[in-house]
Amino acid sequence: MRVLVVEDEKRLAATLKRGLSSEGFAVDVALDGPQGLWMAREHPYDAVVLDIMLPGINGYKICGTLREEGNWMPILMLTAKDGEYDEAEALDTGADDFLSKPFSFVVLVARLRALVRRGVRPRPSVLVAGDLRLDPAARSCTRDGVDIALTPREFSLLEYLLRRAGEVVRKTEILEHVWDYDFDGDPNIVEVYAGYLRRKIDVPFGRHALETVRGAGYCLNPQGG
Amino acid sequence: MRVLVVEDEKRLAATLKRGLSSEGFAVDVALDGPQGLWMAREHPYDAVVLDIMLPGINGYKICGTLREEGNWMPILMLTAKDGEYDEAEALDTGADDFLSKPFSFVVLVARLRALVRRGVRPRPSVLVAGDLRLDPAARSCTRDGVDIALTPREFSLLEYLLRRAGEVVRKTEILEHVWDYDFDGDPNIVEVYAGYLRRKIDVPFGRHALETVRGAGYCLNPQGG
DNA sequence: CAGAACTCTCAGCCAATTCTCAGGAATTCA
DNA sequence: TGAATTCCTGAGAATTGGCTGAGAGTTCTG
Repeated sequence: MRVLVVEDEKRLAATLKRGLSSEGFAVDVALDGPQGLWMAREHPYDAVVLDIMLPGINGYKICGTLREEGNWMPILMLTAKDGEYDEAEALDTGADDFLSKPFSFVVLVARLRALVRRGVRPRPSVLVAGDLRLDPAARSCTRDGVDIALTPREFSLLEYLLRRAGEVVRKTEILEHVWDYDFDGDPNIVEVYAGYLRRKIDVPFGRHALETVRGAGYCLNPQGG
Repeated sequence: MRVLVVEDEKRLAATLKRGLSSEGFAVDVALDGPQGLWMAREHPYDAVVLDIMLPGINGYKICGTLREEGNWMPILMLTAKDGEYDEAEALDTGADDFLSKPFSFVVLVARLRALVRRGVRPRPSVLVAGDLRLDPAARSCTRDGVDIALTPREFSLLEYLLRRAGEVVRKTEILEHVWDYDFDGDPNIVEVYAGYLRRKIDVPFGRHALETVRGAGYCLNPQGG
């Protein structure tokens, strides 16, 4: 298993290299953003451990760029717990997993093994609003880590709203994007499904992610309500 | 997420429609060039899957035409690997991505998701007067960074005044633009709504953005009052 | 094929919004 | 100063928009 570690702190990089090697991984190290991106493009790694704060290009950018280029190798991001960078954004740019610094080496190895096992299946990123997460590829949705079962229609409504989180979306737009364009039924259907969605993603959690903007449409709160 | 598939081979078109539908996309199919172009113009798709060889108008032409018209919806082209048509030209005409036939369905879905994710929403302009901001697309209004909730009527009144900031706008003009042109109620309604607006955008901030010009109309101060 | 899950329609209720109206305040002008 | 004009505003009526439960149709699943 070949792993790329992108980490600018030399001490940590060296520790990781030594530790992972002794766990049986073949480890390459990149010490800054551009070098990391170049190596990730050039070689087919089985996984990448990617720090966020890096000289040159930050981790988000590297991850987002690779994904846009159709490169879906498993990426595990290292997020510092100082607030400026966070986990939601990591997943949003297409990371497969993250770990907050400081982390336990044992946990890192376990997560890395899990990622490698899952393999390089094309896996688009996860949509996030606060603690509400939706993974279009896996067709899964969670809040506070709790699984939420959504019907197909509910799912695609929530997906659309999440992609436009923070904007007020008109009901006609929703109708056009979530239902077929030749849908000619009662537009009230949008309200009905807004209600269904709330009963699943908001009510049980005492939150209000999906806001009504009277006379205009709906707005999904990017912070999750 | 609404997707347009332009593909003349009926078997493939049907397969794509079924497959993408089950992945949660709302799928429309066009079976020839002209129909595809018409549908792409008519509806706001989140992405288009466009075959190159098509009866009527080929894929390059469709893509190029849409781009010339200022339509930048994400387009993924399907290129056949027989040499005559190629990928470079696809990207040249403004496609966002391409896929060579035959392709794996899983890859198609992944690429499509990546495209939709990137999105192509041109950032709409925001109207500003001093520290008063109004974003018609997001339908939001703030002053000093504080959110202000406006009813639909208030919103469109403020929008109209902001677009003509610094000008004296007559009440009849306001009536014509903000209310229905055939509105035949009491023209005093404009004064009523001017009052409502002031109580939301001026009074709480101790400002006077919305000025009365006695005998003439209203004027919104471009500096925010 | 039967039951379950899902999608959609519909009508009634409630609340936000829109609008009317009339009296009072401010301004203009003789 | 006083009358005419214009504007402001509070009260409340009328209208509209949004939510929901009940239930009918449709599709999936065992």
